Amino acid sequence: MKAEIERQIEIIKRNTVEIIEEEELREKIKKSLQTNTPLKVKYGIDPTAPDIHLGHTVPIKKLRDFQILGHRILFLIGDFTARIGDPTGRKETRPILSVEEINRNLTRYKEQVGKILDLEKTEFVYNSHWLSKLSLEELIKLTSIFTIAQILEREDFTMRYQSRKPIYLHEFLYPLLQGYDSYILEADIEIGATEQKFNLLAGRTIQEALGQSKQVVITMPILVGTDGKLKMSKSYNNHIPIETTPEDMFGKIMSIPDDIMEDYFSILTDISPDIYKKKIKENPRDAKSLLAREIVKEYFGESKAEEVEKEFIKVFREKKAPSDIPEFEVPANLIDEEGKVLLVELVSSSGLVSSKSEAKRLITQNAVKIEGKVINDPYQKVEIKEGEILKIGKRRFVKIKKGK
RNA sequence: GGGCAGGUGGCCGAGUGGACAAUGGCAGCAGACUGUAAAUCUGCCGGCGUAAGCCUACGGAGGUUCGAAUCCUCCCCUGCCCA
Repeated sequence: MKAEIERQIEIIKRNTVEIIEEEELREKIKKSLQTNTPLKVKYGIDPTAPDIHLGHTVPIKKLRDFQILGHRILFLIGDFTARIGDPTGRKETRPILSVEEINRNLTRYKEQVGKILDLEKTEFVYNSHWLSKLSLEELIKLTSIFTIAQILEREDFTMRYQSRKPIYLHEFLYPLLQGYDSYILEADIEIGATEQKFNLLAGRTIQEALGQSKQVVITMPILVGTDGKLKMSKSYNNHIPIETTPEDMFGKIMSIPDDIMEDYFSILTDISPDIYKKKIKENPRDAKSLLAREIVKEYFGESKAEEVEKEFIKVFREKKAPSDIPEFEVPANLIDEEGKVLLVELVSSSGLVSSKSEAKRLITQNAVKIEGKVINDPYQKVEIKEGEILKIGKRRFVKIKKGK
């Protein structure tokens, strides 16, 4: 049994930042084996953002480890919080969601989580079930477990307090509610990103105060976004969603700065440090390509990953047109009697640019090519020929078709 | 309730009567280069207009002025201090 405990510990520890406390975890696993009762592993999400990106996959993949080890995954949906409007984070006014919106988001969310977890074995629980029934009396009891000074210890509170940014009173309640969730679920373990540490620890404090065994807290690293600086987040527009085309995923990974490659390898792949470090040293470009292929493989399969890589090389290294280009029907009213159309009109109607000004800008910046030939006069009339390729910038292509 | 400081483009942050579609930084886009959609350098970066120009935009609503992001009035929001 000792060996089994250590085997589990080893799997669990992989890629984590911190385990509080490892000894407690060992105890819990031991007890679980003795009583043949799986551990309850809690992970909470906020159903306001339905798009999972690679950053989110880090803790979710850890859940998968637990799932494979035979433990119970309790996927906690913070629907109560979403209905009230959780202000945590820099966007002060987070929209308050209706029940319908939350449900819609959840359906999308589950589809995506299903790419990583076995949904059959994943339990989804909603904190509105118990939080909406929480009485004021109980809530006040909860608040009495903490002092203001303790709450202000949380990093983002400290920072906002120091920089004189607003902190709303109800924000103080979120860590408490999250901890209360753990108490209700009798969670053995809670997983979250490192930035969640305070809230995760609040769960321990509350469980203990209410006479329950403390959950083990496991923190996971935060993935840097494609800008290489800030954490990956949709609101920073530096994210790589998992629900996208394999081409896009591959390309986005290729666009990360070289110096965060190691992070990506270690956090997102199973390749050993010896190997990726060597590869990066030898040839960063090929190392990045390997990274991209590995990650794409996980969501789209090996053959697709290889195909996409070949395509990428073709388009960006050899600068050839991709094999699959969407068609664009040139509206007939733009075409004159001679079968010609003004270039600005062509570009702006293609749907690849957001305005006519932008179209003009791109044209004068030598970014527009027809059949590989640069045309930089926005008002040049070009002949419409079926099947010709209009290229804008490096990665926007469209095949011209005559509309009627 | 009172006093003080603020609210500017996707974000940060200058500007305090005309030269302001608004300095600068970040993000974004393009070009060059390359080892890739890395790095670096250069350019662009509200919309409409082939131009003159027009429209929209500096928390909101009015006002003063030939002219307002800038001055005045009221309102809304935030921080700090006092109660």
